[in-house]
Amino acid sequence: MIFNKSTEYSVKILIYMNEVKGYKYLSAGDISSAIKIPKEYLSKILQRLTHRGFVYSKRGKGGGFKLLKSNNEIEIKELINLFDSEKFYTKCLIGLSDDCNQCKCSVHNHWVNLKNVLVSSNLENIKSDSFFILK
Amino acid sequence: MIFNKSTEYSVKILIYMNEVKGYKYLSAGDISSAIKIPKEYLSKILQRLTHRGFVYSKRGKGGGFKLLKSNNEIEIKELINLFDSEKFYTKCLIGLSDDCNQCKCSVHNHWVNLKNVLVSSNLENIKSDSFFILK
DNA sequence: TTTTAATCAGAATAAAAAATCTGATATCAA
DNA sequence: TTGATATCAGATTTTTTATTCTGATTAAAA
Repeated sequence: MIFNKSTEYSVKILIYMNEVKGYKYLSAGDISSAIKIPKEYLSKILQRLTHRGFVYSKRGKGGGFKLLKSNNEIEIKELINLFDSEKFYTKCLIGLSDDCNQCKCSVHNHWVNLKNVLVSSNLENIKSDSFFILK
Repeated sequence: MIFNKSTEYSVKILIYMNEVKGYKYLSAGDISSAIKIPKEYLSKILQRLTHRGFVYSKRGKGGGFKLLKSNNEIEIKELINLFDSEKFYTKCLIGLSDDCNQCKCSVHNHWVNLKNVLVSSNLENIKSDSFFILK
């Protein structure tokens, strides 16, 4: 809705990985079939999460991915920066302007509030009922 | 941001048409050059706005489009229904779920509030400072 | 009656986003 | 050392969204 697919998927992936306890490594295939995201696409996202330091990857048989940070150490803002556009922070919700700060319409304040919440949230704040979410 | 281009453009078009006083008919070209939307695309949108009864169209030389309703008679909801997807009303903001109503995350309440404001707004509520917006 | 300027409808194209494929490399275990 | 199973990197393809084109019709004015 408000993010592109990559950002959206990254949230799901990280919440899922945080949820599954006691694993050594989860392969892209494991995660893919659990949360229904195309395996190849998911692999790409995991690669970037690896480079960014959120997960560790191990190649070869028995390999896969391992979370390096817990939900409360991963901010939504970081995922937006990684996968989405910088415009996210300035663009008007409705799309009337490229610089929303000067908008004064009735939805503006609501949008600013929501954005502030979102930007200062970590995954722990977001997940709430993740078993439902990930179905 | 939250709407597709067609919905976004339709808001701009209607606000602009409401703003320009004392015209008989505005052609697609007039509007296009005023608010910087590709003429052909804009024409398509005007056609649908015509079918929907928001504007009247007149063919031939000297023709163009004429607003039939004022800003406060046009609800954002109607434009969403006309140009955007039904999913708008149920989809989770972050995209975690197709049915946001069961989400309980920290942004949920903010999102529901914003959506309520948006859905019950008309163009008069939105426009505020439209000369800025339309630049 | 011919020229000009407009909408209309649908087709075609282009651009952007999402998804998939391919070949290489790494690792473990038989 | 070979086979199976992973990631990795980049290229390619598909799908969706946005834009443009084309030919037809309409209407006013020269």
